[in-house]
Amino acid sequence: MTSEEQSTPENNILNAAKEIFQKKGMAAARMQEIADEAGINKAMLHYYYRSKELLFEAVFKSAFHMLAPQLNEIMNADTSVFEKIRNFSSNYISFVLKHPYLPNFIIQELNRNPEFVKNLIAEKNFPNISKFRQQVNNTIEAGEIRPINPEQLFINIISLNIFPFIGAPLLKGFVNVNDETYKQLMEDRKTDVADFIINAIKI
Amino acid sequence: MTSEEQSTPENNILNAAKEIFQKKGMAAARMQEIADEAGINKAMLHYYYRSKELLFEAVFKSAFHMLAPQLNEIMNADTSVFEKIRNFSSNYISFVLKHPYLPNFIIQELNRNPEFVKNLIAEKNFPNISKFRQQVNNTIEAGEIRPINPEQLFINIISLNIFPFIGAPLLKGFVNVNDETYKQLMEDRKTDVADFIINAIKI
DNA sequence: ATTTAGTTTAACCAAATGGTTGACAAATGT
DNA sequence: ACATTTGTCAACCATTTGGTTAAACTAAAT
Repeated sequence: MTSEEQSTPENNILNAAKEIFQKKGMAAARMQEIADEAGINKAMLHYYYRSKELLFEAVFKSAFHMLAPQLNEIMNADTSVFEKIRNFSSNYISFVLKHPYLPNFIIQELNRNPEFVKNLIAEKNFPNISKFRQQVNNTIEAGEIRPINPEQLFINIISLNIFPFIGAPLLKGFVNVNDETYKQLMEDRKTDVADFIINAIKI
Repeated sequence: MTSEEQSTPENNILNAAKEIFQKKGMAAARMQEIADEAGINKAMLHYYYRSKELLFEAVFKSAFHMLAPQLNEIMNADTSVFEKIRNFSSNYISFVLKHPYLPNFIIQELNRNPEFVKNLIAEKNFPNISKFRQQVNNTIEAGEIRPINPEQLFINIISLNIFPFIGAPLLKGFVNVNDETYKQLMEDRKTDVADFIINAIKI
């Protein structure tokens, strides 16, 4: 038995709200549209989640909590730097291929509302880079990888894995491929990205 | 004499609209707020740009036309692959440090409205990857860089340069640094990113 | 059967929002 | 000097939007 989510009214509403909020963003989303998506009356939204703001927060937190575990892996797993890079790239890309709107939604609303981050950081399980930093420095001292600022390496790993999804409409235009081909490029990246990064740092 | 932009009412409005649209996005931006920012009556917005939609389009195109030349450099310049990577990384990061809202704005609205890309592609000067693809393949055959899919290399270059700005709020939280320090990280990236990429591909 | 608590709906409301209008001023042309 | 066009504004309008309300329905508890 896996952790199937129940079909309570709350969940029903939350799923509909996810769909609409993630596609359109907070400002462009309409309560009526969410109600329609959920197949219920608009008043129900306010009955279960007092306001648009609170409903949005529920959606945002739920979305973020789907992504956080992926990131914790690269931060805190007990594996080598190389393994972490391979695992993260493969797992993250697989995950996002299933939830294509998620990263853009998070990034977007965080830019619109940078103080959200403060709330997130306060939560337990918020990804922390300190272990990764130490590990990278150790691996450099061991002579296994070139000297590199661990923060920059971290930013590079995240960038290479996340941006191709967020920037998909633009990149599809530049590279001049259709959706099908682009998706194949993403599949290839499950291994290509890790190879690229490891080539960049391995001595 | 450089190409200073004139202080016509149109430009005045366009600049105010840029400010508001880029910070808040199409949906959350308010015509009244743009009018206030421009120091004029709301009716003037409609006098010069018939509707919110048209004003937005003007802002979007103007924004995109600021970015396109940067990208054309990496696509079409007559320099080696290595030089292109160095020049682009340095120039692009310098540019974005001056216009921090720009990339997120473009990406965001393109995600909200993917068909925009079709219009952009139709324009002349739309960045095209074909020359870059050929050049990368030549450089591979010459034995100067490792075999790599040129599209993937292109996506990597763009990702490493753009995402750190779009994902800034999130990355600042993960890396746990203040705005000042993060900006310094971005300054460092003007050279670090190119070094990273070149290490990844150079034989 | 009646009460009670939770759930659902249609109708309604106040505020906000994009857009319009008509009057008026400032240039511009003759 | 006069007329015509162009620019500017306060007030106004229709619609949309988040949110409320009061009544009705449901199902279990008494």
